[in-house]
Amino acid sequence: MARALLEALRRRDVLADHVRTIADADAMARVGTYDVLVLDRRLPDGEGLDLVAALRQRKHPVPILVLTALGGVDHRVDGLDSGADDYLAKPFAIEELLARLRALQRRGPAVSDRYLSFGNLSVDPRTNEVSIGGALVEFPRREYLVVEALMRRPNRIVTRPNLIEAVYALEDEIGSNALDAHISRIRKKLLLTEASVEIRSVRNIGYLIRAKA
Amino acid sequence: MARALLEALRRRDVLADHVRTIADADAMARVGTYDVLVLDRRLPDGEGLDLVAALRQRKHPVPILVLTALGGVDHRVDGLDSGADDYLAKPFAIEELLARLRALQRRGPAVSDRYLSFGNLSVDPRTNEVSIGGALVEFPRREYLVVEALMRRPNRIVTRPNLIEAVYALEDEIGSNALDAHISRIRKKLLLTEASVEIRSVRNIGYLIRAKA
DNA sequence: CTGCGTGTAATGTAGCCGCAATCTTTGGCT
DNA sequence: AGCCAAAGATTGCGGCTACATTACACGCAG
Repeated sequence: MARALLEALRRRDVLADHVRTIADADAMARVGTYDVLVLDRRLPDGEGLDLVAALRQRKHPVPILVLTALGGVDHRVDGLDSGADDYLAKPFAIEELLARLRALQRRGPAVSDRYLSFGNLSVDPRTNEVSIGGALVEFPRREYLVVEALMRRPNRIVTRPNLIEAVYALEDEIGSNALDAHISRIRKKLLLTEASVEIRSVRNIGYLIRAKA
Repeated sequence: MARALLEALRRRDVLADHVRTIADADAMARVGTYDVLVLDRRLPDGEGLDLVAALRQRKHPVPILVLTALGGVDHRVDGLDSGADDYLAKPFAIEELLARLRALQRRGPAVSDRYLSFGNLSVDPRTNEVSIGGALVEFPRREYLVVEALMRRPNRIVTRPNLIEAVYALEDEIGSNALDAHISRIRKKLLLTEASVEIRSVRNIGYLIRAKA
């Protein structure tokens, strides 16, 4: 069954990983960044819904589709109420599963390296390149990381701690206005290139990128 | 059918509105803040999926569950791919519908982050932005917190202690009329921007926001 | 050695916000 | 009805501080 599914997904250029146990799935969910999780209820080491509950308790945001042979209405209700986002009873048409996966992915958090575009500014996380009005603009590493972090949530505040984490990852870099300095340099570039966006500060909170006034 | 559904929802303390046409639903979605939209495919003035497509094109974020008598797999695929988040074929168990609605609502933004709207004033807790009559109005941090706290319970009294807690969180700020001063400044802005709401004081208790007399 | 990236520190600046003084409103009391 | 005290409204002032900007130094790479 898993093999058939994987094959069907592969044929449609969907990237998928497969593990057999709850423990493995848990581990994968911890490290990997997946758009959707497909879960069977009957698994070698337990009940799939327990994993759903565990993930949700940890506030794990990944959309989950539960797949099962237990088709009764009450089973479906239990499944959904445990924190799953969709529930499909076997047997099912592969096309329906794929459509439901698409629906879930559409809603899920942005894929981590999708092209980011806002105003006349765009960012390619794969190549770390920034274009403004179609023209490539050089952004050194740290400045780039700030821009990318802001572009992941245009029009929304990105907190100072978030930005620092995005730029300095693990390295504990504290006690200076380095971030402010980067912001200032980025702003200068945005001005020179006549970008249609600006970085606004939100006192005591952080920054956000938005369309220029 | 709609009547039965409404009745079932009401019995479970779910607040629901019902309209019969696509046009009405569209209008409701524009102004109202709903957690989920339940949509039939066959409607007096057209095909429900067209509304889904229209809403999605406008980037309307509301989760949509499509309900229909057309139960074939390909119909379901079409429904999901048009931008709906779930698809349920009639006949269905009311319990399953309710569970799916819960799942959809769960996935939406947390209640605390939802867009707050009342009169021609709206507040976005994610960005800490306030718009009046569609226009962005600047509210500094403390004033913003007051507005947000009031907007969370429109037409209802928010006590002075509650407001102070909302604005000053942990910091122990006592002994002045700072809160009154903020209220005053907010009122001035509401006047200047011709807001349709006003802040009324309730002697010895607190304040409330309500439609202007 | 030279140039760029980046952290640091110094300096400048804006605007929030608390304070207090003054004025207005409210509600209770006789 | 009229008065008073207390609550609330309003306003200008000023200090504080987060943020902006700039210059500079260090380090690494070519």
